[in-house]
Amino acid sequence: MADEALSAGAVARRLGVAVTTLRTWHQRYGLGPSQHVPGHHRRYTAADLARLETMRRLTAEGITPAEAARWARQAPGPTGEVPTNALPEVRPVGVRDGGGQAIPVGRAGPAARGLARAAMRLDSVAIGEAIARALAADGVVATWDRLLRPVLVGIGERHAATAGLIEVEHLVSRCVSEAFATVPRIGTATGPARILLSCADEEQHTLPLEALAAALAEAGMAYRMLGARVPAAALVEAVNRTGPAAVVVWSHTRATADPAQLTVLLTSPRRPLLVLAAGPGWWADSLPAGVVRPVDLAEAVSLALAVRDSLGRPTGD
Amino acid sequence: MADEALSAGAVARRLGVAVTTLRTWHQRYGLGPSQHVPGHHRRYTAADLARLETMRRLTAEGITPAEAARWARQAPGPTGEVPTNALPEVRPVGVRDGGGQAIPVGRAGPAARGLARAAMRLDSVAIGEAIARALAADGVVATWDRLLRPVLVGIGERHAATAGLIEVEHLVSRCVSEAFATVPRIGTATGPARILLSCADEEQHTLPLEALAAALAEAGMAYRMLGARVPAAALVEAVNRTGPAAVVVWSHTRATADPAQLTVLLTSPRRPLLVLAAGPGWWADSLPAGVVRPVDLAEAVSLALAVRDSLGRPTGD
DNA sequence: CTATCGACGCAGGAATCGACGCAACTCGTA
DNA sequence: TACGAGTTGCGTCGATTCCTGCGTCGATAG
Repeated sequence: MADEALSAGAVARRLGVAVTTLRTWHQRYGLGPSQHVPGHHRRYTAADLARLETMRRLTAEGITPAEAARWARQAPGPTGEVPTNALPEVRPVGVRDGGGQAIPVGRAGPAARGLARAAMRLDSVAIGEAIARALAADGVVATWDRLLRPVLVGIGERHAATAGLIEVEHLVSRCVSEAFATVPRIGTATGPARILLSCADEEQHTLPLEALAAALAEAGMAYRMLGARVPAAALVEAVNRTGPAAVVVWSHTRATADPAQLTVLLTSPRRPLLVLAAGPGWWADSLPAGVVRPVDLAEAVSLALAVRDSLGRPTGD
Repeated sequence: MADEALSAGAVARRLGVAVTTLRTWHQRYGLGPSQHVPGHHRRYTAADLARLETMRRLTAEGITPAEAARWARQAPGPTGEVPTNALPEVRPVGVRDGGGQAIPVGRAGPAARGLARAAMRLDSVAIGEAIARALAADGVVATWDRLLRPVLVGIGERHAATAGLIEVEHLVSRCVSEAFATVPRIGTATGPARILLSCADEEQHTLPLEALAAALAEAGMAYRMLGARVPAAALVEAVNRTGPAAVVVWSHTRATADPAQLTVLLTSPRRPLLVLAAGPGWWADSLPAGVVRPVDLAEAVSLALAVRDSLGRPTGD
């Protein structure tokens, strides 16, 4: 009665993989229904489903499918945590990896590969968990540089090449946003927000700015984040209203990188100490004097922290 | 009106199916008269008829009979007629409250006014705290309806009138996003994500969808959120890849509410059980048949939960 | 006598099966 | 740096299995 045997299609839908993949997993790794007569339909029991769930989770963590299958074949359930003793990157020499419908992440490591796999499956839970794990372990900057950016770039390349994968891109972006939003905030004890984060006019990409925001939060620094598509007038208005010490303006493509919106900041009545032109959109030599262009997230963070330390209360308060 | 018990033939004629089919539905899916002594004639009450009506409608829309029966066994109404008890558009006329540089929030209460004030100050900390407080105290739905929506609408009106306040709008949006993202998630114990949330093509407003997502998370329901600007092709692709039971498509303005993107969902090979056209963009009478249009957040949430309960394995069958 | 009952069977179609192949990514090697 | 070998997810194809609506039959309720 309770043991409603699930069909292959139902299981595939539940896991987020194709039906054919289930068949492949069965015949390649022996990961199928406990008993199955060849030629007949596969009927997955709850135990079988649990095994597959383990498989899904392990691959999402970047474990080679072959290896994950070996684990899943004996692991009891999805809740049975992986024996962490074996989790460290024990990559047996000579094990080829990769292939299939995948996002290229190059040598970005198993974590990136797992994230890419979860993304292809549109598995937001696994995506969120992977990012949260990385954030907790390595911090915002490292997670961004070594996990998130490679995967996002990979999706972008593939998207540009095949004109598909838009859903994947959106889903991952959202999960990244959510993960950044939950980066533990230090209390307000760190003083007022003296740094303003904003996208350039018409600029829609906020993720890098959110990474910066999360990194600042992680470092215990308060900030104001305006978000996407901020017109120059609105930015100036915000600066005049809040008088920040530093302003970061992100531009992703040259189309949104009008230097005028930086110039007007420098001439505003409450001129910020530091103006950062962040992002690949800015054209180095057309920037007005007095604007700093950080090359990566780490530099932006350290510049921001330097500004805080240079004018706030240094240590005690 | 009278609870005349209909005979099998009468019901069959009314539904347009054969009498034997009614018998089959009874013994195969348990979809028959509420009480029936074996050997005696079947007597269908009005409620039984309604159940069968649902069954007929769903199967006529291409849904697997087994799944349709599961849904019909608990859904009372033939059409998705949810008790649309109230939609009180109480518009307080001429309540002048706080002039000058303020956001009109109407009668939304002191909490909304406080939030509006913090927003005008670009004080993200205070904004975040206010939202978090409301979420913890009243839950997602109430916070959205009585706090966030009034304030956002107020900002929008003012923005439309004065062409300013863009920074305020962005900042508040971001804070709301962050707050929703930190709504406590129940673990994955609640099963796979069977509901897909997506914006319509070219639609940029995600906040209402995020509210829905947070409400679902609060209710312990898993979901997949695709985010803004999802082209119809990408949405169909995602549906085919993950086979959700329900899809919510949000459209804020009529410009993004092309009914074709709903139609294509209904004709997709892996047609979802329920398609929700959410948001004020959709034009009621141009929606394809089989699409349900929730009037507010609460209705969308309850519909989503109904779908989950209709196909999860609750207890016994 | 008529409509319905339970049981059984059948035909059409949807879902799945097994086999095969393809494309795409990684990694070792030249 | 380029290339070939290994891995892997998934699409496709013809055959098979399973689901589902309904007709039929002898018996029975109304």
